[in-house]
Amino acid sequence: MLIRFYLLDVSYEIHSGIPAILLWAIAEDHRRILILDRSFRPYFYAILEEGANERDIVNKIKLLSRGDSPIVSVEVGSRKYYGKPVKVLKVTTVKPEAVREYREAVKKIKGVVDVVEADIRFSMRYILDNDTPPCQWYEAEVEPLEGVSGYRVNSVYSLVGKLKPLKIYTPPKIKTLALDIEVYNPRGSVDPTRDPIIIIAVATSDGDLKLFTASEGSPPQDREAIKEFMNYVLNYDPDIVVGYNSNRFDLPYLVERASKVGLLFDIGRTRGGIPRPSVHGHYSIPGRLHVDIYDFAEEIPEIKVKSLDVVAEYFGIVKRSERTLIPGHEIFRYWDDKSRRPKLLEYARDDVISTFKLFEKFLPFAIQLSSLTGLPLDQVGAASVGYRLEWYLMRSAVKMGELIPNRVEREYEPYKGAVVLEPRKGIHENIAVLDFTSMYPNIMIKFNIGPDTYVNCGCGDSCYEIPGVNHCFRKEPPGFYKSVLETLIKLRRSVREEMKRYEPGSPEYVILDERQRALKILANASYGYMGWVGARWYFRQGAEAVTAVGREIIRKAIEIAETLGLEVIYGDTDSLFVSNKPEVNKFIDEVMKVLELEIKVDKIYRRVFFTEAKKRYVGILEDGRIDIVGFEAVRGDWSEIAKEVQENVAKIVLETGDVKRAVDYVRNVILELKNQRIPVEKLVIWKTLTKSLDEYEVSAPHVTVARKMISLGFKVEKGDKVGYVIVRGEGSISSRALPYFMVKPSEVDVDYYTKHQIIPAAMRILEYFGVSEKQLESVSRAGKTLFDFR
DNA sequence: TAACCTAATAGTCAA
DNA sequence: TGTTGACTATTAGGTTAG
Repeated sequence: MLIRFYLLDVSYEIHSGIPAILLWAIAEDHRRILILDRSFRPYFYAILEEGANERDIVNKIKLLSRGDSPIVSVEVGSRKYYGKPVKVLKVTTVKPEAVREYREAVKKIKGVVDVVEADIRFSMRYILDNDTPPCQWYEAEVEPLEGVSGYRVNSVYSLVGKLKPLKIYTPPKIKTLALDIEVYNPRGSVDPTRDPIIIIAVATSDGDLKLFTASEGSPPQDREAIKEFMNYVLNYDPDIVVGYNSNRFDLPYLVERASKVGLLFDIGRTRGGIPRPSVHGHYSIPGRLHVDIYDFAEEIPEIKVKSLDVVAEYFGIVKRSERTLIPGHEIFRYWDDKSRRPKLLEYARDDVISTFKLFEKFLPFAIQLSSLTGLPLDQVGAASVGYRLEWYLMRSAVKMGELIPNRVEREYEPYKGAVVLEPRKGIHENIAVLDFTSMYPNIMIKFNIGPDTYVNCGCGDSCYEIPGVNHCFRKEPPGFYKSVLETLIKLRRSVREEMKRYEPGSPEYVILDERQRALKILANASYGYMGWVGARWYFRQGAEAVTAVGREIIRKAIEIAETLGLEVIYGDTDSLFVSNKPEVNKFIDEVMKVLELEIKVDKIYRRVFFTEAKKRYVGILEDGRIDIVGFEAVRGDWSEIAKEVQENVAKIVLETGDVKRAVDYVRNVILELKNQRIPVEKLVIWKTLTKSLDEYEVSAPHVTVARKMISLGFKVEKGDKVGYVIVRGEGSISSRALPYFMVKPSEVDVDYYTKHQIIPAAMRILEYFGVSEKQLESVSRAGKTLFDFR
């Protein structure tokens, strides 16, 4: 029978010694189905030396066959390796684990140059070979499998033919369950072998909202709550389970906690299959997709502190001022105090609603990323930018008959990057910012840059010579990177074309918009990927060539601008700031003609201000908005008050030119600070712990604070943001830094915040106008009133 | 011993 | 677990004036 279905996930199991691919899907009629494909076998390639005796090597390989996973075939074939045609032997066995052993043995055979594609997970191998990424509709011939037990699905089938992709963009109705747990934490940090779960909050795509709570006791008893929750999950049977930071916390905690109270946390679609750690730091539930929204939040640089409430507010889901918030370390108190317990329940409910709504925001993009990269929806979020692109490249390679290079350990070699021009300091009126569109990907295409096109220089007209570095690339035929990038651009263009057929805001429009965005993100990651030592297609000379061409292009563009009488104020990598005169249009045309690259006006400043520093400027845009770049005001590691002061100073100076007013404003803030009128929250400084605590060589404030927090029983680890406030006292700044939630207004070191936060932030801009630090701090003399310095 | 200098460490942002 | 360039604060350890 022929069925149509939406593919959710691909996994595999071994059934009586033979691998079975499991295709988890939603059928057109909404049944949850599982399709088994028992015909697929693991394999790898041996690349043969030129002129090697194939027969001889085939026989030698066959002789290696042993045990319960014999070598079932050795086939001679042709592939390309870095663009060059090669003879390969495709060595097929039975069990995926056997690939590694055979690889080592085959590598040693004389006449075998290398062994490739032995390091690809079996289920991903299936997706690559059959071109069947998840999050797409397919049609396939299947046969019902009767009497198969052990799977919690409506029907199990056996695949007869191949999967045929369908051109349907809209996903089916997917059942989603969001969860959020609260743990009893009287000791600060929590431990599943000791601390019970007090609330499990659940929200589903069918609008159900439920709280499972622990029973009374000291400590509270959570066995029944966990059991009820498990039953709820099995009964609701979600396709997707969503959490916030659930890879690192909720899911592992639930599993361990359940086991501690004597329950098997069996909530998957295979019986007895409990959630377990998987690739890319992801925690997987058999047969369901577990999506951690935190992974997506992490990619938004605008959000500095990534707590759920802040992220939800950023996306306009729920304002922090309009929801219940409870400090994490006080959760147990809210539980113990019955009068405050309803607040805690409200808090958990708000969290799970935010989690669910954030998931709805991210889902369309995640779906597109999954169908492009082939990574299942639950892994695609956890995978880094480099791995996402790599899976796209691997899919492309298979389609092109290119062998996938091995992942190898390499030594890191630095190379020169982009140029940044010395800014002309001061205020400039009416400035246009011109940007080359997708400069690096376009350079890679234009100069056919890649490992497979790299040639010795001195090849004349047949190759491109890269200026400044001794690298050359042949012009024809197009290399791997060029082919892939051109495909990405072509696909994106066609998606954008198709978007025009739909009403903005319609489901189809949103889907296509997310797809074009995913395509752009993949293309833009290509240069960084090529320069990443961990990449399969790593090529330092290529990355070096790309930046070299970039530098040359900017140099030439400056020349063109100056010839046309346009003053260049500043430039960074692929942008130029020039006076916004009619000649700008001529400049754009000339750049296109001479450099054959597109350049566009990105923004226009009515007024823009530079100090002598690079990568820092502030301007007023055409619509009157203040745009701050690079300065403290847009950094996450400065106190809110310093950022606010700097932004307002910039605003006053740019809008009115009234420096005196700006000075008065700063003095007033300093006065308010001294009078304890600035709330402590505005004084918190957040910094990331970028390594584990014992790796630090100096005791920076956030490091000492992290140590203090740990000794108080909190859990602080690598990757966490630590918020601290500097208090009065003796000694170094570090020794006077305290966790922000422990600081009373009276303890704040007002002097530190004046001298090291507010004044430096304000001076960054005011210095240029001849203001001295003394002018700003003169108020500090013995707490006089406002009138004493006016 | 306080004041001052400098290299190294660390974090974050621009592109 | 995508790249290099750039800026800045703080620590840690020294030197120097007095």
